[in-house]
Amino acid sequence: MNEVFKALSDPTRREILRSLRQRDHTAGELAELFVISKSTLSGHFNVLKAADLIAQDKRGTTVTYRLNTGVFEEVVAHLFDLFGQAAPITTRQVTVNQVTINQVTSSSQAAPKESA
Amino acid sequence: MNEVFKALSDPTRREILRSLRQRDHTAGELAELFVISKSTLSGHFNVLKAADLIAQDKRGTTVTYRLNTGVFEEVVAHLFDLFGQAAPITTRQVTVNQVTINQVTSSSQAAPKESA
DNA sequence: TTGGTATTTCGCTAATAACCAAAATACTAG
DNA sequence: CTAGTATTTTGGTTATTAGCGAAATACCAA
Repeated sequence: MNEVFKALSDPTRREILRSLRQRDHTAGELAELFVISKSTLSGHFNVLKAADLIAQDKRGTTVTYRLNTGVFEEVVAHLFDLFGQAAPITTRQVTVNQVTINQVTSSSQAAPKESA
Repeated sequence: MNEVFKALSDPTRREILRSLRQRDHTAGELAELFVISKSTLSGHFNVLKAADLIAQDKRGTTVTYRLNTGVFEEVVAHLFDLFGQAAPITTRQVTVNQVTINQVTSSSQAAPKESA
């Protein structure tokens, strides 16, 4: 999850995700949407791939990238972990725009020193 | 919103938020939960404050920090922007664990070149 | 005013990250 | 096989950032 938040910290990478949300793009198509170099973009793709936010398909020399929406639920759940109201342990399933989010809140947390 | 994602990119800062979710803490109390120096922690507080993720109250020489849950909705909304299913413009209000989220999805997006 | 406590600021270091141009790799049509 | 295209990797630069110790600031009891 640290990789995900790290990947989301960069505005260019968020724009890449926003573009892929519309539809899959080849590396070249994405390159046309941005003013930065292709080599830099390639580096961004690697970060997003490492965070499992995107996936790639190769066909000949063409690489197509697509959004991996599956991580979305995890991110939201993690945000609940950071911001959610303290409450007794409870599980609530919520459907939002055809996406199902499993929300888990807990009143007990590990000591922060144990992480990072 | 860029400040928010940048603030969330660091694991120590996420732990700070997680601690503040339990209850407000003074700077000293937070310092006891982490192994890093107080000066570094102070720097982290500044990042979180700049992102509006936390607020502070002074009483004498003691500073108390508390979580600003108001930003949560914005972050989730922004995540929908990045990951939400493409759909016609629609507004849907969803209540999740006493938190109301206004979800806005749009089928038209600005060209990424215009941002960052 | 002094001394003590709580906290932040400052100046520095080392690591990381975004950016670039050039080189390399991968693929394919002719 | 060669030439061209699509994309990534490499090596370098510059800026940013997390961490530290020391100094400074803010506050208050004695």
